Amino acid sequence: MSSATDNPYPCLERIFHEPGRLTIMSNLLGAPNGLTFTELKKACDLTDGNLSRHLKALEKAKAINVKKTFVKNRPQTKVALSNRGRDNFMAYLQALEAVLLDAASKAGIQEDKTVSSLSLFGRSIAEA
Amino acid sequence: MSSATDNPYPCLERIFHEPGRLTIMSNLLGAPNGLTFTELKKACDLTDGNLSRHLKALEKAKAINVKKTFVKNRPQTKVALSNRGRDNFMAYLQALEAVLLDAASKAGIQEDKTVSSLSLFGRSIAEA
DNA sequence: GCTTTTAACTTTGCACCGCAAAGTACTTTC
DNA sequence: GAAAGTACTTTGCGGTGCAAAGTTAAAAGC
Repeated sequence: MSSATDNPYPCLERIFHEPGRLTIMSNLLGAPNGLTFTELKKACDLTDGNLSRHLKALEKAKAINVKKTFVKNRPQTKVALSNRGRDNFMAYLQALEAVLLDAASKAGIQEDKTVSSLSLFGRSIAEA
Repeated sequence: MSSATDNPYPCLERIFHEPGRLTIMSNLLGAPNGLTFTELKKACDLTDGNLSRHLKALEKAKAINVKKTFVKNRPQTKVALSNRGRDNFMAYLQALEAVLLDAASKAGIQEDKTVSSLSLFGRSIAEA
């Protein structure tokens, strides 16, 4: 069997592997009905320009759907995950998890065989 | 109390937030005595040029120590984590974990209250 | 002993990209 | 009707990841 667990590093898709875009995708993951530009801006703590550019990139990658309408005579951009975006992002998160577990094991942090608890990180740093 | 857990996204230090560099740091984490250029190249599956550039970046950031010697009349570059590099990288990993847990919760993946198990990801994706 | 190959890196070139600052097109308020 | 606010988009630029080419020297082949 082969999965993201053997050498997961190359699986970190560039389109998501970016702090700003990670935040955007995570927030969209929690908003099945999508979010407006302004909501996203606040939730992600990004500047207008930054958010705009990231949305363009994500839209080009077909990770999100963007709908522009007018509400009360004002433009409103509504953003939501595409199915493909959701799937790819979940795969990315899986790779991230693998990377983290790999680093943890290399750092000598032993994980319980039955439950892989990543919260071990917090402790080991405080003590080591 | 405030930690990497509230808005961990900006805590993803750029110097580490790069697949190639992540691999390098993880491998060095598991090698207390350091690794040679060639060992790293194989372990990380990077090209010569790539590895060279990443090492330069990491050295400039004082995350690693690089020692150049000659062994059997051939140049040998030995790379090891600096104390600072280790500490910073562990902090980065902590932020990564927080990001992952945030995304997991937004994705509707509930974690056990007593043990935060990230291996939930693997299952939820397979089923959802 | 001269050429070719291999080893161990480094340098170069370029295209992309994140970010801040400036710009646009309205609407609302004063 | 001027100024301020809202909701974005565009521009400029410094930085960077990557591939390809370059470098230096030892080893191998002939």
